Amino acid sequence: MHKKDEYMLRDLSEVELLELADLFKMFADSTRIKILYDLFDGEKNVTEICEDIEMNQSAVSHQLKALKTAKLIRSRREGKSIKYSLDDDHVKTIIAMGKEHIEE
Amino acid sequence: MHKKDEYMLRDLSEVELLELADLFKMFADSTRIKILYDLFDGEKNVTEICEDIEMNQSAVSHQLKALKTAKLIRSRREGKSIKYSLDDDHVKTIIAMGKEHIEE
DNA sequence: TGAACATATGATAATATATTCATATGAACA
DNA sequence: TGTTCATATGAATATATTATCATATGTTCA
Repeated sequence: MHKKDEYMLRDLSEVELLELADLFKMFADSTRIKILYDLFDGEKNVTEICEDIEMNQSAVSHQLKALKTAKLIRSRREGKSIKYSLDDDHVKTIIAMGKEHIEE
Repeated sequence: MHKKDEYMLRDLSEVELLELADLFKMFADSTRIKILYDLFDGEKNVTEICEDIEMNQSAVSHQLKALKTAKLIRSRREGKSIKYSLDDDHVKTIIAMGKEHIEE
């Protein structure tokens, strides 16, 4: 059960476990889920996202940063605004799985 | 974008969004992920889980309760001990998806 | 260049969450 | 029945997280 004094559960190391938990934290907040789900439609800028999910700009920007750090979304500048989009196909799958679970 | 004054993002209601976030909260803590991952092997009692993940009994019991409330695990008594097991196939899929994401 | 717009960020306060400790509950068996 | 083993639970503390406010940064265009 151990490898070089580091906790390990089968093929999942302690580090990977923490990374997994951090990843799922991104889905563990309704504001962030709203943002991710909103981006299912495709690329949107911050203002659009704020309007869609009815949250203020600062809160949204903070969460966008968290999602970007987690590599779930990416951004690019277009003129004055910044366009955000999903950066990983797993996002849709993970949310879909969660949706199936709660619908049972 | 609205339905009877209730926030709605396409086919996902505000209530469902909160349920989704609550579900993913279960995966957003390394102790709980360890427990879930430990149960990939099959049914285990509390003492075994504590040993496997190297956490004290009280902490594990508290988290088992949370996971059970979320319907991710189930339990049955067998003599003096209580056996826990996964209660949903989505658990494995969700963790697998997360694992793929962090491995990229 | 400077005004207007879009987004990001730091600090703070409010809230939520996890672990620990002490103790309770419940089953088994001598 | 009462002692032991296994698990659950309540309270308290410590820590993490989120939204808000104020302000900073960066872009466009007159």
